[in-house]
Amino acid sequence: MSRHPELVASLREAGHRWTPQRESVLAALAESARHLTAEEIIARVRVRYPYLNKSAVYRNLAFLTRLGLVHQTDLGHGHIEYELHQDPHHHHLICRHCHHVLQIDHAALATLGKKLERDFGFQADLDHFAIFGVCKKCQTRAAKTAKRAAR
Amino acid sequence: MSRHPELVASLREAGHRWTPQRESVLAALAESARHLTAEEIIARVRVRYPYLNKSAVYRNLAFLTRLGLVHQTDLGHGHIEYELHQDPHHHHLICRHCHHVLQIDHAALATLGKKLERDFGFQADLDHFAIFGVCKKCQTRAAKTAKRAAR
DNA sequence: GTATTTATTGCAACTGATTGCAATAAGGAG
DNA sequence: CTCCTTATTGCAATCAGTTGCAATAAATAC
Ligand SMILES: [Mn+2]
Ligand SMILES: [Mn+2]
Ligand SMILES: [Zn+2]
Ligand SMILES: [Zn+2]
Repeated sequence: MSRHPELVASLREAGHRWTPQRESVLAALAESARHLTAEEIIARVRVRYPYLNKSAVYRNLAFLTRLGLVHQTDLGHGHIEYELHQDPHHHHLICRHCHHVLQIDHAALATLGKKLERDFGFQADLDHFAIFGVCKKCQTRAAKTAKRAAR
Repeated sequence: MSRHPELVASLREAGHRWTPQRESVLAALAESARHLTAEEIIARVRVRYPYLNKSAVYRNLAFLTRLGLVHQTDLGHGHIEYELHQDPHHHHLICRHCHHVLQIDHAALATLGKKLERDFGFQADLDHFAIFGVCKKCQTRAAKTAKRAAR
C-alpha cells in the first residue's frame, strides 16, 4: 500500500491518515533532485491525479513540514521552494546580484548553533538556511567596475 | 522640505524622486520603536494621507529596502514585518512554541560572517536575521512533560 | 462484510501582496 | 514662471496562498 510503512504506521498512531493525495505530494518531492515550487509540485502530482485540488497540496506540504519531513525555504526566486529533509543537512548561499545558489554543508553553521545554545539557551533549527549576500564572482566584477569608474 | 536633506540629495542624484508618499512611509517607520506590518504602516500613513494607495506603500517599502534603509523580515507572525535599518545591527531568536522574539546583538553572527567570507568568498548580508528554534523556557517545559509521561 | 468517527478533501470565497497601465506630478532646463 | 521628461502614483485586475465549510473517505470497531 505504501513505500513508507514505518512512517505510515507512526502517522496512524498519532491520529493522522495516509491518503493518496498525501502520498503523491511526498512522492513528487522524493522523485525530484532539486527544490520544487508549489506550482511544480501540483503539476507533477496532477500527472497521476488530474483533479487534485491545490488546497490539499498546500495543506499536505504544511503537514509534512510540521513533521520535519519537508523544508520550505525562500531562495529569493519569488516563490517558496520545497525539498525533502535530507541527512546530513545542507544550507544555501544566494547571490543578490546574479541569483546564483551555492549549496554548503552543515559544518559551516555548526559553530553558530553551539554559540546560540551556550549564550542564550536557544536550540536553533539550523536545518536548511538561506543566506543572502554577494558571491565571489560578483564582488570581483563590482571591484573592477569601481576601478574603471575611478579612472 | 525634508528632515533628511542628505538622503534626498543622493536620491535625486541617482534619478529618484522624493514624494510625500515616500517620506510618509519612512516617517511611519522612523516614529515606531518596533517592527511594523504593512497594514500597520498603511494605517499610520493614512492618518495624514487618508487616500494613500497601498501599492505606493508596498512599492516604497521595496524601494527603501533596496537602498538598505529598511529591513523586511518574516518573524513568524504570518506577515512580513518592516523596520528601519539600525546601527549597530541586531538579530532575533524566535521560539517556534511560544513565539517569543528575543533580540540579540550582531556579535553572535560575526564569526559566521567571517567564516562564509573565508571559506566561500561570500559576503553575507548579516543585517537582520530571524532564527527559529526553541527557547530556553520551552525546552525546560518539554523536558518536564517528557519526564511526567515516562512515569 | 457494516456502522461509526472524524481527519482530510474539494470547492468557492477570501486575503495579502503584486502588476500593467494610464494619469499625475517631481525635478530639471530654459 | 513655463515646458518637458519620466519616475511615481492610483486604480483595477491579477496572483499565490489560505480559510470556512459541507462532502468524502480513511481508520477503527464490530
Ligand atoms: Mn536545499
Ligand atoms: Mn529587529
Ligand atoms: Zn553573484
Ligand atoms: Zn518558547
